[in-house]
Amino acid sequence: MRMMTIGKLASTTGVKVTTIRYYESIDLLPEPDRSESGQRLYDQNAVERLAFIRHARDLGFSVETVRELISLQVEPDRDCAVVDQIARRQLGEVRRRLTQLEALEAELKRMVSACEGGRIGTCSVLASLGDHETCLADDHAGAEVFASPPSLKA
Amino acid sequence: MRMMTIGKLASTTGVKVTTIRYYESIDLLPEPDRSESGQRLYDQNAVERLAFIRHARDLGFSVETVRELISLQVEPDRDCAVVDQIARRQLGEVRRRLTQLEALEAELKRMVSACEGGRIGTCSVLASLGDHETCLADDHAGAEVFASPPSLKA
DNA sequence: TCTACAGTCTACAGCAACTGTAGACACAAG
DNA sequence: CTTGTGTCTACAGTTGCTGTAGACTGTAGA
Repeated sequence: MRMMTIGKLASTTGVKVTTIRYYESIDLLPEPDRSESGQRLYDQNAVERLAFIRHARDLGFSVETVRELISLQVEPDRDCAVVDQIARRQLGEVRRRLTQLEALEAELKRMVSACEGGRIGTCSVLASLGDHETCLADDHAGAEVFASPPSLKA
Repeated sequence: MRMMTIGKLASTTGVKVTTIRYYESIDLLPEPDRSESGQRLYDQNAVERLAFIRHARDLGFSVETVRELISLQVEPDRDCAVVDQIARRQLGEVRRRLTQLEALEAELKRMVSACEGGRIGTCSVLASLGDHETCLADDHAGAEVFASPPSLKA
């Protein structure tokens, strides 16, 4: 097996060079070998590990959860249930977000279709944003749909 | 109208005290009056403005977009189309995220249902995470579903 | 061989949108 | 008068990266 530079690893996996170095800095990737001049050199193992990480991140698993999944891989004799549980939790999280986003979509759709192109003074979009009757009624359910990463550390 | 402290404003609007001070620090909320001892005092205007901000944030509008919407409110004679356009862009963004989350849900569902409770060494969840054939094929479409806030600055 | 130019290195600052901390002062109830 | 909660400022920390500066390395064409 021949070694590749960080740039080659980046183009192979679709993970940016800076992100690869970041993953190394937080110990998600092990320190690779270096060439004589000090450049990082990666083998096929690194490609697979990085693909695993990227795939898990794409699925919304937090970095801490990915770390956990990796550590589990090292003990292949342990019970699979813990992995299944992590995946189920993630699925629950995704469904929760889906529900919230669907509610947002409905409200935005309503807002947009209500706009009839008048002056801002009478704009129904701004009016519905300012309508804190509907807003204060719920208990902040819509928050964090975009902003925060999934927190599935436990 | 009587004035309320920051704690009262927080409980009224469901926005945390620290977040209210943060909004003031980034000029999303104006500096309020102060009591003799220096405590912030808010009136009904502040309640409405904060409700507007929270509602817009809940709908996924970025802080910069909220700032823009507020500045538009000050000029009620301008054309409503710009507000409509912001709302439509946000709707598009929400729909894009919905599509991605639905794909994630499908994959996680598939992973979870494939798990049959064996040992980690043969766990299908970890196997499908490590499967970079399916992972490297697409062009990273699934990323940023959770992580990043909507960027609708323009 | 010289010269571009792209790639890589480290170290650190910055991003969004908050949240948490420390240490001091304010205020209301018992 | 004490106790406990609320508020103040200022600043560091959070997540998951991204961008920058300034130096070095590797490679391809003239």
